[in-house]
Amino acid sequence: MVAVRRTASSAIGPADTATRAAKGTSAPTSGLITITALAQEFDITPRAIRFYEDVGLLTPQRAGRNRVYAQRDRTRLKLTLRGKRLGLSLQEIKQLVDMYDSPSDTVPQLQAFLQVLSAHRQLLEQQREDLEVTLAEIAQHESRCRQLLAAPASRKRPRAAS
Amino acid sequence: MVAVRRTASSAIGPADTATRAAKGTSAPTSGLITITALAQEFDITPRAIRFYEDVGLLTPQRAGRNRVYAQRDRTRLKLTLRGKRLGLSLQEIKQLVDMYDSPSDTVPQLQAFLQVLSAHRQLLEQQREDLEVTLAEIAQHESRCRQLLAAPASRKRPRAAS
DNA sequence: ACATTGGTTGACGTTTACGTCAACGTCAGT
DNA sequence: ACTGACGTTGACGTAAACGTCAACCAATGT
Repeated sequence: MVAVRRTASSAIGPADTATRAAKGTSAPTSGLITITALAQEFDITPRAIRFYEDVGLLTPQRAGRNRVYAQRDRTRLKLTLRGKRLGLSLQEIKQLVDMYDSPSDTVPQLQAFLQVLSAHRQLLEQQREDLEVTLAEIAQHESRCRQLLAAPASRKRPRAAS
Repeated sequence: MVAVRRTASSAIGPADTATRAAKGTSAPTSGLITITALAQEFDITPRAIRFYEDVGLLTPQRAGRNRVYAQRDRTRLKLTLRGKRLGLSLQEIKQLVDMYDSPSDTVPQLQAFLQVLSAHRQLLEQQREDLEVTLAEIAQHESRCRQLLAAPASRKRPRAAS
């Protein structure tokens, strides 16, 4: 079963699902994995993952002392890394991700929510603009380059173009 | 918003066009401006501009001790800031920008050039992918939010409906 | 003559996002 | 009992990208 919350509530048994996961012993139905496994899965270091936890981006369960990561953490980590690729700070990412999976039902909450979303959207749209322009420029330079390379041995000559 | 102090220029000693530009005295044909002017134009601090110079992104002329910026610098600064908005490091930006206005005519140069361009392009395309996905998600959340707000006060505050 | 208004060069401080130890715990296998 | 392999918590180090002084210079308004 996927309902992990209940089982974890009891104290640290000698070997429960989480502990097995922490050892690598296969716990088929649960996606619980250790920190290094998660790190490998996303090609980052355990240190980074712990750091994301410090920031509040991840809140893994524990099997005794050891962290164990479930699907929720994987998802949040995925969002985190995507945010990073977009150049967002971890704080900004946390803002977004926290909102993503918190229900937030009060009116002021929803309004604040919309504020943040709008701000990020504007930022990202600006970024998309920049992106298109830059990609266009790069394409232009690439074609110019290839043209120069394709040209006959006009080594020091400025250009043989018509 | 800023009162531009425009002092009537009289004779200038050993000073030349650049010096005039450094003073704010208009030098009509040249777009030479001081560091603070450039800073204001791009809404950044002089410190940042000097830092970009340290990195090699800008190489302004001098009027005596003072830096004076021409169109070339403006262009490079513009590219720099765009690169920053895309999350590129100053080193990466320098790579690109340097190539942009260096003719580079030898074959190995051109090939290296293409390498760098291709790498950046892939990175930016990945970013565009991330961007689209994130924007879609944000739009989704926004509409969900608005839907909740538009709905009658169903949850938190059961109020007498008018 | 003198204060004011920019600009200049250090030099050190700060924030973000980790990297890199060190010292320790702990379970599995020999 | 001992040895790794893996995990944990500090604590400190680091690179990037500036911010923030301090001390100094130089042309200008009064």
